[in-house]
Amino acid sequence: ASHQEACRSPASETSSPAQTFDWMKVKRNPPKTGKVGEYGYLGQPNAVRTNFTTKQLTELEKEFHFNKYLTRARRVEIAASLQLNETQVKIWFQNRRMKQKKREKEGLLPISPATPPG
Amino acid sequence: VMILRSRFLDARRKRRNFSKQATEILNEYFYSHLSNPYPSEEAKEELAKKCSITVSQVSNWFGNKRIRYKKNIGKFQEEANLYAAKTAVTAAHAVAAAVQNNQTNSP
DNA sequence: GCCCTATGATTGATCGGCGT
DNA sequence: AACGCCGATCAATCATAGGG
Repeated sequence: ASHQEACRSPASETSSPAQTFDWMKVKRNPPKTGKVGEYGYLGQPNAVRTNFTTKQLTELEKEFHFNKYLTRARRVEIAASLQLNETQVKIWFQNRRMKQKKREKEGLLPISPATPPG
Repeated sequence: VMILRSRFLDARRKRRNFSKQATEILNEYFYSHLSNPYPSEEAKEELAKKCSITVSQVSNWFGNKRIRYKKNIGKFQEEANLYAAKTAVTAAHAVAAAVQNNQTNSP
């Protein structure tokens, strides 16, 4: 992700900002993580964000503390014990790692060089 | 709903609106790059510095802005015109300065 | 105070790219 | 060719701030 500079229009028609660019049309495919064991149908009524229960999150968090990365075998176990599919467990760990990284990164500079409103 | 709110206790949600000045800077960038409002990591760092917020906050701001903008373009039309005009004025000032530097140099 | 909209943050899941 | 990971992003939602 760097520079693109697609158009070179100095005097572009800025009079109509209502233009629809590609990024405005981007649509994500619906999650394929729909509950499969409902009506034999695959993701239509449930095709949306899964809400993890506190219990599931607690277990995942516990496991994460133990291992930042999962082995195939461990993933299968966790998924089964938490009633989630392997993909969801995999993705959760992926997101969790990113979250961890983000926190470490920010929890390293917040040392406000100056306390403006405080 | 009743699924408990673990996030409930997250004080992190104690958000503070950004300063008017910061929002001004972010919007100026957004509307002047409306064809591709995806600032690079470097640009984000620069914006973060100018706005006195973190890079993550800049990312959040653009993420929210893009989604909300495209979900209801009409609602932002006014704002878009406002910043487009502002950009035009800035450009005009630049031109004016150039002109002045080129002719008003000998009163 | 209450209601409704604006807005920053969180997060399950997707997209594209890369390495194995 | 297939799979996992990363980094960025999407999209829906949460909870609060702000205006009326």
